[in-house]
Amino acid sequence: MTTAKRDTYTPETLLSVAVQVFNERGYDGTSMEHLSRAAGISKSSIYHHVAGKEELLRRAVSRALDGLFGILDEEDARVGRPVERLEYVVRRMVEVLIAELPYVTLLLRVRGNTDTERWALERRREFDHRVAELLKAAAADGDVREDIEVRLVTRLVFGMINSIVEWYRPDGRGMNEREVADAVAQLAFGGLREAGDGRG
Amino acid sequence: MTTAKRDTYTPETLLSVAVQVFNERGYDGTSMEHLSRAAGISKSSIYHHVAGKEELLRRAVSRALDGLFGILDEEDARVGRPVERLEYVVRRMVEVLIAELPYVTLLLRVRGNTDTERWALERRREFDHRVAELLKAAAADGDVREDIEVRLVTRLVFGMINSIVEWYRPDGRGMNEREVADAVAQLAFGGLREAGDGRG
DNA sequence: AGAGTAACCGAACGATCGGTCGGGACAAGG
DNA sequence: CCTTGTCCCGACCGATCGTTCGGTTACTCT
Repeated sequence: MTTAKRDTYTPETLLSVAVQVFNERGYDGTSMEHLSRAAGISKSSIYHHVAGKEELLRRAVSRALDGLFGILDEEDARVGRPVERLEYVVRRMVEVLIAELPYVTLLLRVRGNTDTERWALERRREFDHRVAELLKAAAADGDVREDIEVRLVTRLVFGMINSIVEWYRPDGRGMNEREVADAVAQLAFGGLREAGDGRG
Repeated sequence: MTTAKRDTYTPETLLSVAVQVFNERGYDGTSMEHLSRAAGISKSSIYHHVAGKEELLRRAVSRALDGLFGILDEEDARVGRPVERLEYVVRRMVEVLIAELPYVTLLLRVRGNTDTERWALERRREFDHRVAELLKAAAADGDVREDIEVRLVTRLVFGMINSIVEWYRPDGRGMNEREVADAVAQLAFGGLREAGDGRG
């Protein structure tokens, strides 16, 4: 087995440390000195594994974007009634978001100060647009309410899903991915008010 | 009238410029040089009006927090059935969020690197807690669904509301505060699926 | 006109930024 | 043994960070 070499960093293991610090302090608020302390190696040693700070960001957001766009390639997201494809995508978004939590967290916080950040924002908009089209198709079928604008609904549902990165923490006794996905889908499609009760 | 003096900066007018730049580049990503260029005065002149960068942040998040906590003091948020008080608070949150958009935007992006940021995070948690108690009371009355955990629902609804800062832009022909508030309330309480149609 | 002061400026401060460089420690292969 | 290449280090680079300071401009008041 060739993988059992030295106990040292790879670009991937270093990335996992860096992303964690990025999420705690913010990308701009994180210095290479902070990263070196968190990783336990010197600042200059980091440059042995990656080209620089921005490459770490690029690797992180790429991983997040690959996970999200991968959803759209899955069969249940491509065939069937739009409303059911939509619900599948929503559930899978929650699952991917939790599975790749730190990477997606970082993706959702980029502001657009560098080329890498602007590229990430562009890809995000592209993904949002793909899901919005799905919602529009479901509305055309009459399967989702049309009294609220499609773009607005898309943004609000995305807001609900994306907010997961602000509070979900995978600490054993908490809820798992599936449970969160169920709750999000139920709330998004079914609403908050007690079913059959009406407006008190 | 003593207010018509010179055409110059006050701490308030300087703040409005600073908050805009903070939101574009992120607080950590904004230098005093950036602020001076945006304000059209020299870097050192800024210190004539405010003590420093962090005071600008503190003034901004204070304004946002005052707006939000003010909602809880309004009569419709204090008396009546919890579910109706909750819906009122949700609508008012949207309105305040839009009325004080740049300030609330900045508040929602604070990470906790400085004392000011940690104080802002603490106040935010306090506000969230107050609204969560309202939701809990509504659930006790049987007015909102109880199959989803109260804490989880609170967070998801907050996520939906707070996401407004990510896309709402007050450009004349867009929707106004009331319309957005209606959409949020309808989606949060009524759900996405077509009413009376069920899950076909 | 002259005094007082609010508003502003350029230059510079020490500290820290992201990144570079030459070299040392260490394991693998001969 | 010695070479080779990976991994890491301290020292240092120019640039930029938030902030300070001495001094100038421009307006108000008497």
